[in-house]
Amino acid sequence: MSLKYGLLGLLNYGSMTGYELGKAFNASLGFFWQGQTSQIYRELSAMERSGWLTATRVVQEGRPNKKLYALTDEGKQALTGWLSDAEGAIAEALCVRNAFLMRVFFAGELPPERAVSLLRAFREQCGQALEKLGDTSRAIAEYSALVSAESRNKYWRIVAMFGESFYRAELEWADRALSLLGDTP
Amino acid sequence: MSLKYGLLGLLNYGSMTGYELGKAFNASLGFFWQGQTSQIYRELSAMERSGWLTATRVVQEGRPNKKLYALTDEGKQALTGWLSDAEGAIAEALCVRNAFLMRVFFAGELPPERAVSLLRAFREQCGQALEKLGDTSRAIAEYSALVSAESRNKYWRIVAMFGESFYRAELEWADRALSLLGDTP
DNA sequence: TTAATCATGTAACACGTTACATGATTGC
DNA sequence: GCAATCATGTAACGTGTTACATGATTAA
Repeated sequence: MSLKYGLLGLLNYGSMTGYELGKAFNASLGFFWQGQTSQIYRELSAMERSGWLTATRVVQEGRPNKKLYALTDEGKQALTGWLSDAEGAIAEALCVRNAFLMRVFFAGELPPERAVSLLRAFREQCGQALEKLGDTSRAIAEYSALVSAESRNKYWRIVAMFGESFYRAELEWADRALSLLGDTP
Repeated sequence: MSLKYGLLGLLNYGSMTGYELGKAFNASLGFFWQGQTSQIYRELSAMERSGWLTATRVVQEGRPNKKLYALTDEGKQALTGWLSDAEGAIAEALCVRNAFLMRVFFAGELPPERAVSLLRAFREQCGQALEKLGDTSRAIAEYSALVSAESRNKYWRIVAMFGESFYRAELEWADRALSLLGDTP
C-alpha cells in the first residue's frame, strides 16, 4: 500500500519515468521505505490500468525509450483519499515490525560475548544511519530555504526529525542494553 | 523470515500446538511482530517438511484434534545459525518501514487542520501503546523474579526497554511536530 | 577495460493478509 | 440464546524480494 501511495505522492510533484521515480523514492522516502525497481514498475502498470496514471512513450536515440508517467484526476483523488483516512493511518502505525528485536529476544541462546558483539554492531550502525540522515536533513533544510512551498517542506522536516529522534533513541537503548550485559567500553 | 525463527525460538522453550504458538507469539513478540494464524500454520507445515520440526497428532474428545510441534536437532541448529548471523541482523536492521511517516511526508496535500488531527490521533495512540507495554514489562519483571533463567529473561527486559524508549521517542516527536504546526494544546 | 549509469521489464518465489469453513464447549 | 474460545486449516490475493535479460553510453 505505502509504496503505491508513495509513488502517487511523488508523481503529484511532477511527471516522471519509472526509473526517475525509483531514484526519487529512495532518495527522499528511502530511510523509512524502500522500493525495488521491479516492484515499482509493477505498481506503475497496475495504476495505469486502474486509470490513476497515464503513460506517454518517449522515443530516444542511443538510450532505451522511456515512459513518462503522469497523475490523472482519479490518481490525485486516490492520493488525497488515502491521506484523509486517519483510521487507516493509525491502524498501520500499530503494525510495527522489527526484525532486529526478534534476534535480541532470543539472544539468550547465544554465548554472551556474541550477543554483546551483535549489539555493538547495531550501535555502530545506528551512528552511521544518524550521520547519513544528517545529510538528508541538511538537504531538506537547504531546499526549504530556497523553495517556498512551506506547506510541503514543513512536513519533510518533521519526517526527518522523526528519523533523528528514532536513531538517537536506538543508540541510547543499545548503550543501556550493553551496560546491562556488563559490557564496559 | 522473522516469523519463522520466532516460531522456532518459542518451540525451543517447549513443544506447542499451532494455536498455542499463535497465542504465545502475539503475547510475547506481538508488540514488534504480528503473526496471522494462517501464516503460522503454513510456516509450521513447511518447517515440518524441511525436518526442523516433528508433529505429533493428539486425539481429543469434544474438541478438535491437535498437532503438537517439537523442535528437532536440525531445527535447533537452524535457530542458532540464524542468531549467529550478525551480518544478516544488521542488514535487516537497516530495512526500516514506517507506513505512518509516508502519510506525514505527503500531509502537505491536506488542509492543515486535518494534518494536525492526524498527528494528534497518533500521539494519543502512542500513549496507549506505552501503557499496554507497561503491562508487558511488568509481566516480564515478575516472571524474571520468579524464574531464574537469567540468560533468557535479561534479553526480554532489553526488548521491553526498547519498546518503551521507542514509544516515548514517538510521543515526544509528535509533540514537537504539533508545536511546529502551530498547534497549542 | 571494467564498472557504472541509463531504462526498461519478466519470472519465480517468499512472505503477509483476508475471508471462509467446521463444530463442540464454555461463560454471560 | 449469543458470543467467545478451542483448534485446525484452505484458497485467493496482495505485497516484497531475487535473479535475470538487454544493450548503448560514459567515467575511472
